[in-house]
Amino acid sequence: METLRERKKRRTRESLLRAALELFTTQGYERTTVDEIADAVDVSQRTFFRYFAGKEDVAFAVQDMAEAAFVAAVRARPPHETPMRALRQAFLESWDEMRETVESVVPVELHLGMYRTIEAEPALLAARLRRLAAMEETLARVLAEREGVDVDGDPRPRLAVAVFAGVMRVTERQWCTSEDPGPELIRTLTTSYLDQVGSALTGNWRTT
Amino acid sequence: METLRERKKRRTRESLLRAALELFTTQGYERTTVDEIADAVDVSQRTFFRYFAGKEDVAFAVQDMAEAAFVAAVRARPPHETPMRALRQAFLESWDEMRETVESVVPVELHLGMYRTIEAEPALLAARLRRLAAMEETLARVLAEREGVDVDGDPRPRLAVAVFAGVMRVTERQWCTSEDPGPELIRTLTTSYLDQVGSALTGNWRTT
DNA sequence: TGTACATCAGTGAACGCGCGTTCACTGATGTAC
DNA sequence: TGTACATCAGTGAACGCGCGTTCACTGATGTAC
Repeated sequence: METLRERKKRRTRESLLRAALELFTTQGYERTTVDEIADAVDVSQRTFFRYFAGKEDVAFAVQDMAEAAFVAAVRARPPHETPMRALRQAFLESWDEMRETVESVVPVELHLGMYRTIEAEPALLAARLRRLAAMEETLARVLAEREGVDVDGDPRPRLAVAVFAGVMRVTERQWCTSEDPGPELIRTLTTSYLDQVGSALTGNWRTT
Repeated sequence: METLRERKKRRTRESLLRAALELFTTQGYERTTVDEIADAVDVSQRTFFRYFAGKEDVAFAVQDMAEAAFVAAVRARPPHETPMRALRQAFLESWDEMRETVESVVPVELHLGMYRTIEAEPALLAARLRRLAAMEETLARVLAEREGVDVDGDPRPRLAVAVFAGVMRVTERQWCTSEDPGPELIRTLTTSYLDQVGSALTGNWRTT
C-alpha cells in the first residue's frame, strides 16, 4: 500500500503540475515563472525542482504519459498488420486510454488547453517538435524490429514514421483550432487525413 | 555603389556570423556565449545585438538564406507540374543556387558543420524544427495558391508539405552522419527516399 | 503502546550564469555648400 | 579642395531577469525494539 509519505509526495507533485498547466494556459508559458508555480502551491522554489527537472519538463509531463500509452499501443499491435495500419490503429485505439491516464492526474480540459498553448508559444512549440522527433525515433525502432529490418540500413521505418507524424501534426493543428476539440473529431480527422495522404502525393489536385 | 560605411557594416556582420558558426561547430552552441562571439571579432557585445536579434538568429542566418532560395524555386516551378513534383524539382534544382548563396557569406564547410551541430544540440534542433514548421506553412500556402485550393479548407496542401518535409528530415539526418556529405549524396538520397515513400506506406515490408 | 533513532520531503536564503536591454557617449563616414 | 554639420556604427558599463544550483538546516513520517 501507498504510505502517507508517498501519498503526500504524489499530491505535491500533482498540485505543482496542475498549477503549472493552469498558469501556462491562462497567462502563457514565458510569462509564468517557476517561482509563481511554486507560490501557487505554497511550496518553495527548491521543492519544485525536486519534482521536475525544469520548466519545460512540467509543461510536457502529461503529454509524455499520453505519448507513452501510444507507443505501448503500437508495440501491442498484432504482427500481421502492415506498419502504417499498426500506427493508425494504435493511435485511434489508445485515445481512450490516454484520456484515462490524463484524467487521473489533471482535468482533461487543462490538458487540451495545453495543446493550444503549445501551438501559440514559440518556445513550447519548438520543445514539442523536438520531443516528437524523439518519439519518431523510438517508433522507427519499434517498426523496424516488428518487420525484422535494420533501422539504419533500411529507410522505410523512418520514412513511414515521419509521414505518420507529419499527418498527426496537421491533424493536431486542425483539431486545436476547432470549436469542439473532442475525441470524436480527432478520430475523424486522423482517419480522413491518413486516407487522403496518398492522393495528396500523387496526381494533380485540379483534375479531381 | 556600396558606400564605405555599408561595406564596413557588411564586413562586421559577416565576421560575426563566421565567428559564431566557427565557435558553435567547434565548442558547441550552449557553451558559446554571445560575449565570446563579440570578443572573437573584437567588437562589443552591444554591437552583436545591433546585427542579430539574438543568439538563435545568428545560428540560422545562413540556413534562412538557403531556405529562401528553396521557397523561391518552388514558386518558380511551372504550374503544370504536380505539387509533389514541383517540390522535388525545386529542391534538387535549388541546391546549386543555395551553395552559391551560402558561399558568398561563409565557407560551405562551416555551413555543413552546422547541420551536424544542430542535430547534436537539443536547443538548436528544437529551434530548427520550429523554423521548419514555419517554412512548411509558407510552402502550403504557395501550393494552395498554385493549385487554386483553400489552404484552410483543403488539407492536401499541408499534408503534401508535411510529407515532403518529413522525407527531407530523414534525408538530412542520413546525410549528416555520412562520411562525405556532398551535393551528390543529398540528390541521390532525396530522389531515392521520395520514390520509396509510397511503398513504405503501403504493403507489408517483409514480403518484398 | 511507547520510545529512540533513521530517513527524507521540504525550507530559505544566497548564488552563478548568460541573455538581452538601457544609457549617454565617441568618433568615423557622408553630405551640403 | 576645404569647411561645417549631420548621420549613424560602435562603445562601455551597468542593469534586470529568470532559470537552475548549492548549502546547511528543520521537522514530519517511517521503523525497530
